Amino acid sequence: MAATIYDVAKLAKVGIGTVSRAINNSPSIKPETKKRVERAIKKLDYKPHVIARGLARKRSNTIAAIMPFYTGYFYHELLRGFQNVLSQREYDLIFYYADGPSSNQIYFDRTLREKRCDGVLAISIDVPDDYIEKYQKANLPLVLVDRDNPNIDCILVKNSSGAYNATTHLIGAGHKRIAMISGHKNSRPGQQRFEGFKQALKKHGLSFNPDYYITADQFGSSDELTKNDGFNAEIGSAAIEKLLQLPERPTAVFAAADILAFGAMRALDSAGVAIPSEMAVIGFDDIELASYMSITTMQQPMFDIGCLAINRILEKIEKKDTIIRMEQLSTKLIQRQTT
Amino acid sequence: MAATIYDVAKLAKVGIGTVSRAINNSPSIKPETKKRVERAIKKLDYKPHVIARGLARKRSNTIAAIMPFYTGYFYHELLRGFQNVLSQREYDLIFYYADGPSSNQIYFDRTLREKRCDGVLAISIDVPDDYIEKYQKANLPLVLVDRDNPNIDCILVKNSSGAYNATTHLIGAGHKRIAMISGHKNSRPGQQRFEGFKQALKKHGLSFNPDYYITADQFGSSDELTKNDGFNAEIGSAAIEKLLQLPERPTAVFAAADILAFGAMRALDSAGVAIPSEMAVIGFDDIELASYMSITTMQQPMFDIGCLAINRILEKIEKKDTIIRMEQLSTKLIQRQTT
DNA sequence: TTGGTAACTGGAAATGCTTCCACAAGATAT
DNA sequence: ATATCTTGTGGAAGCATTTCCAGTTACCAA
Repeated sequence: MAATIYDVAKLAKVGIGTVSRAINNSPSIKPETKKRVERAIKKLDYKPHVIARGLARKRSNTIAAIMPFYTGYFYHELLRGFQNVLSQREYDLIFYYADGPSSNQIYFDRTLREKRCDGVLAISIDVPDDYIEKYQKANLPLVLVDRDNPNIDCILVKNSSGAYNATTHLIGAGHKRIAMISGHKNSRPGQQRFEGFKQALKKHGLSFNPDYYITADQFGSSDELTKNDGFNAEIGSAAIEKLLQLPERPTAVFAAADILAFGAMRALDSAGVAIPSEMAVIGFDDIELASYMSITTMQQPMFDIGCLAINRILEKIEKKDTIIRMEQLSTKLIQRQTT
Repeated sequence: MAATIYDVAKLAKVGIGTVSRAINNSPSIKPETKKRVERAIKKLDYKPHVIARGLARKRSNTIAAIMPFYTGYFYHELLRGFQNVLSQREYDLIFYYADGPSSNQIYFDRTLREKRCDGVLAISIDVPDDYIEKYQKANLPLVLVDRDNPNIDCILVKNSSGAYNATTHLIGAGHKRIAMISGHKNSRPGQQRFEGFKQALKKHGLSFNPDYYITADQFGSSDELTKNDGFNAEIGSAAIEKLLQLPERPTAVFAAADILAFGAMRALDSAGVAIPSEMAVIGFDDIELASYMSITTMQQPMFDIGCLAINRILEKIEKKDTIIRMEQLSTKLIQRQTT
């Protein structure tokens, strides 16, 4: 059986309270007593039982992340960011795979009621307003990542200005007929990117042509076409096919995600349309695939977002910071071969 | 404050033991009493405090996964497998990002001593023998995924036979001069795939030419070249450059990972070598990129591996099964455009 | 000496469960 | 009517900590 605080106390000939003070470096302990306790700890190879500690402290030192697991690189970098901060703190990360609204709800309830975690990160998923309220009532810190909501802390990229810059980049290259491809219309990031797209057109005196705005909901509802909220390669391809049938083709496409851009490029290749000379393509995200395929794109600083998100939630947990804050990071244009 | 078992007991006018029996569906409780308790639970919106429960049961209902986070799809599917099983059981998944031998050790120690989890999954990392022993002594179930070790449970793909089949596929297409590209020599899966490769050559009366076996350690030691144990696109490209300089070029390449195959294809493209007519390429893993790039490959059934791994560790935790077992799954040839 | 204070220390109580033991009530056998 | 099971039930003890309160020392000033 593993040693407990009592064993340490007995060996060091002190009370259990003193052992506790030693391991939690409390200021009110004599340095030599602390030394003695530490020797006993080493001798017994004692390590505090985190669960018992959690019960006594009413804190679990655990953060829950509820997230889907779409594209690799995006989340890879995000997790690297999490771990980068977490590894120096005594916190663990519990991981819930968000598989759609109903499974999300299960996890919202679970985190709210089981008291297993001290804070929750909701990543790339929409949290319904009633749950936001529940989190607030339960006093359980919640931080949104890659989504925004005025009633709660969020950390995300400047979708609108990123899209604005992407579009401006195309306009700067001389394009006048620019299309946009996006996932489902109800995706918040998609909407925000669409806003930025329209603003850029307007700003440069180009009119918005509804035929040049293709979203996933304009197609079927097969699994292939609806997965990832319509942000997938199939939709990218389907969108291009539609655009190529237009009497007056666009000369450039802004894809609201790299994976859409990739699908678009595949369709352009099979149609024999040269990239970028006949059709320029710009993506969004900078996933691994984008660098492999040399896609020009707007990069999201996922690693930084990961660090910020964890730091923010730790602040809320440890400093009981109740201010609601939204942090927005800028995207960066990564110019490659498709524009 | 959230309701406790005492509140429920009071409302239902029963003892706390009875409430406990109700929530743990013990057989020794009268159905009508159980009903009454359940009504009280619903009324109070009571949910057991998992940490307190963990302390009392000496079980945390948590599984720790220690894993690197290389390629997206591979781990995506694995996690889907985990979650697929876990979602129907009341277990949580804690997640440790393995960032190299020293960080791995930290997490081995942590899981061993903190009693935070009931079992550990070590994924795609080597566990030193002394730690294997420690896990056994501590009676903490450990299952290896994507690695093998005779002293502990492992779940992995038949690397050797997969490589054998991949090579046989190339031989069947008429190739006589077949090269193999792999990551670092000390990678176990790499070694096993090399074995399968050699066996296939031998079986079909082809001799093994050492010039046709390129591994990551034959190149520099920059970050780019050594990342992921040498299983990366840069090594794939470098290997092809080396092979193309040979007086007698191979006509086909077996890459020990899709990402190597991808790098190889990039180098072949820039050298103007046609695929597959001048050089056939086959990969291993079937990551997302492989389907995007139409790479012929040996598919690893990652989803199944994920399910099996969780099931195995739950068996060890719940049934105290101490038998050591290795489960090996077959790979499947996915024929695409590169052979 | 004595009194007062500051610096430490011991250990009971509390955390919210599970489990076990004792016991009550009812059913069955004698 | 009595003895013996069976089935449920209440609640104390235990899980391994933290925290708080009541001491105990040691030291210094009066």
